[in-house]
Amino acid sequence: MVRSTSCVRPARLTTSGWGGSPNRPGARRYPATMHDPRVLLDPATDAVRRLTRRGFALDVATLDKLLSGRNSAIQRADEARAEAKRVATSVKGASADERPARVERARELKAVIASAEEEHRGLETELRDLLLGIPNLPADDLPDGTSDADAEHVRSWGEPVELDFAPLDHVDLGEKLGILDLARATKLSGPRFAVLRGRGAKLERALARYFLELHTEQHGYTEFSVPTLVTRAALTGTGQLPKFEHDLFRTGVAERELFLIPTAEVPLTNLHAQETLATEDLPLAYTAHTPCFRSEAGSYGRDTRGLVRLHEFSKVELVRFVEASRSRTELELLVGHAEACLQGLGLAYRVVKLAAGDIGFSAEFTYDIEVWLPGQQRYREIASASDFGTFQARRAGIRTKSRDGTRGFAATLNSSGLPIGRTLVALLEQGQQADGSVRIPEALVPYTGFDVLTPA
RNA sequence: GGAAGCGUGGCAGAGCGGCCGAAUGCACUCGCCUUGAAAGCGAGAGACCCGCAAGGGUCCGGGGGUUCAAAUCCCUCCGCUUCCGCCA
Repeated sequence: MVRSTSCVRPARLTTSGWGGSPNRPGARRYPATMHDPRVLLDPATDAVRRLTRRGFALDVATLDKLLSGRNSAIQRADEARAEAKRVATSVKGASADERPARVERARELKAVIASAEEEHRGLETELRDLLLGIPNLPADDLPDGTSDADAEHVRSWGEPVELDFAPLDHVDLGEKLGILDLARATKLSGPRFAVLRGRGAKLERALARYFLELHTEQHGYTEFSVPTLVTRAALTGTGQLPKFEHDLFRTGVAERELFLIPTAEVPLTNLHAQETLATEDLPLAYTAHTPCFRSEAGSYGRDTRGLVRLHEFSKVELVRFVEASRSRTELELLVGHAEACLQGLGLAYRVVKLAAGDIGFSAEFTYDIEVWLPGQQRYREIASASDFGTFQARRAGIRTKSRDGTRGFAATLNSSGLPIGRTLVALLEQGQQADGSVRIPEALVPYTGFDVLTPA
């Protein structure tokens, strides 16, 4: 039962993925589009400079060589095939004398086609591999820099809570309240996992419900329940693969390979992979609450305490499919939807524009939302809202067609809306009272059924 | 996991190895007709790749094979349906 709740009819899906051998030239297939190499090579794009801002050195010479080599191979194959076609149709009407010569010519052409196709296949694969590893071009209006310290302040909301007592961090709070059990989580699964207990577990459920209701009722999102195990093709579409396999948990049963999703962005965005969306149906706004799994390789020693950086956490995600020309306008909407979550809970936060060298592989522009944590006396990232332009749509084959027949690629955007664990951290720390209890925001009470957490 | 069947354009559904990118119906677009609509009549309309263009090429689930020539024959994989088994 796959009847979609979306207004778009699913396109026919091919059964092969990225993983297989390269397809025959011209055959319907997962596209080798990712970046458009012609756009990258166009001096007007200024790709080299823009990619340098994020520390990526674009090899223009190789790209150019592969592209022109591939194109001329395609042309040679096409020409030979065109002649072969003519010769083949002429065989039937040919006289007994002419016939052997024609058949012979057809045989020759067959070999020409085969060699041109083989060359095409090889170059196509090389080109694809090169293109798949090139990140998106950062927008010019992002600040320079490569770390979160280089981010540019955009706006703040709410007052950082000034407590007239020594604030505890969420771990001490959670344990004193009897809602958080990290030691037992370690017993079950090792480091970077968490167990929530009693009102803590209920709080997690309440937050997820609160966010989902907010987005579906107030912001126009359609809720989905999606798989949390996905294919290599799906992850290639959104850009986690092939470069960042070490960040993912991989599973395998017999020959079948599946990955645990690092975010619901992956299944939600790939819902429309290999489909053509009618522009009049855009924007599409999707949300889902899923667990997320991250290996956190390379973050040894960072945020080892508490709920901030776990191998498994739960998150509500927002994804939008929009017309390419509107992506930045839509990003403003999207970041507002994420902010509404925090505003509704009365949690102080600020919005920053990430530096060009600090945004994700697939992004061209990213806002981070940072929430105030009294326990750490600083703002910490709670959500990222990114505009991917057509980067993901090209990789995943998400096309658009307007009423007048114009075709193109969609733009995709996504934001957390929000991660449950980090929200809980902020809730505990900003809501703590001198007596060790924690106030629950009014908006959440209908979902929790209680308005305060008290030490056990 | 075992057995049988099926996979053709937005949908339904034809298709003798060459005249098949593919009949027909529905849906769609544009005209005509109409106060408006329906009906009727006429015309049009797939996707992708190479090319400035003219044009050329590819696509009948994927891949491979036979042949001068494959939607059509063969192999294989995938998916779907039904029956049985196993389970939530």
